[in-house]
Amino acid sequence: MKLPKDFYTRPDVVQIAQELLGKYLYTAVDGMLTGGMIVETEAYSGENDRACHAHMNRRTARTEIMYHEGGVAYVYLVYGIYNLFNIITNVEGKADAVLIRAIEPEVGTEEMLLRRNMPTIKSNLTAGPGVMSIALGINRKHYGENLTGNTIWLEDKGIRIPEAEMMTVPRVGIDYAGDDALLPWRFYIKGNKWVSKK
DNA sequence: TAAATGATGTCCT
DNA sequence: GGACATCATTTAA
Repeated sequence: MKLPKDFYTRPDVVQIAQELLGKYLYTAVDGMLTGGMIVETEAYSGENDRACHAHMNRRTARTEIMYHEGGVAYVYLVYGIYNLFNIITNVEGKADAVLIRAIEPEVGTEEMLLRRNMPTIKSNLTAGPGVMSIALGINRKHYGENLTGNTIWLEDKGIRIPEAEMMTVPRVGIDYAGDDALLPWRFYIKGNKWVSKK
């Protein structure tokens, strides 16, 4: 079942980030279906989070979409090289987002290997926000894409991650955010080989 | 095996 | 000019 729009418009971005574990992310780019189960996420909140690009109503052409109503994609270029895929949540005017950091490949693995220029499947095929976007064919053309449409979407297959397998730790790569770097807003499935390794 | 490094668009000071 | 929600490759130990 495709996740409905009202899944994304709820106010608690941290809770949504947790619930996204075990959901499935699919893309249909260039006529190729690729996707798999989400195994790692991070929450970013416009309010009270210095790690968020839109902290304190910082509004630029790049972050504009974060103020949109939940249920659209925020694709952003880091280090001039990698496209990171985020899901916008909450209502219009609230700049909350969930970064999808890793998935477990399910369909379209041949196409993912081609895009990654890899000969065989290894655990780093989709482990990490930069390489995952490459494997799924996500780029800045998908900035603002509606996640209830037919290009990028999420599905609920009824999988529930047991409490004991859901790990909660501080986010990575945001040391510049001061005390906010310590917020336990990174979530992943314990023991899953497709989680990006530290 | 660990640490340094290069690539480089967008935003900030 | 410097920093950044990264990753692959090279260099050092």
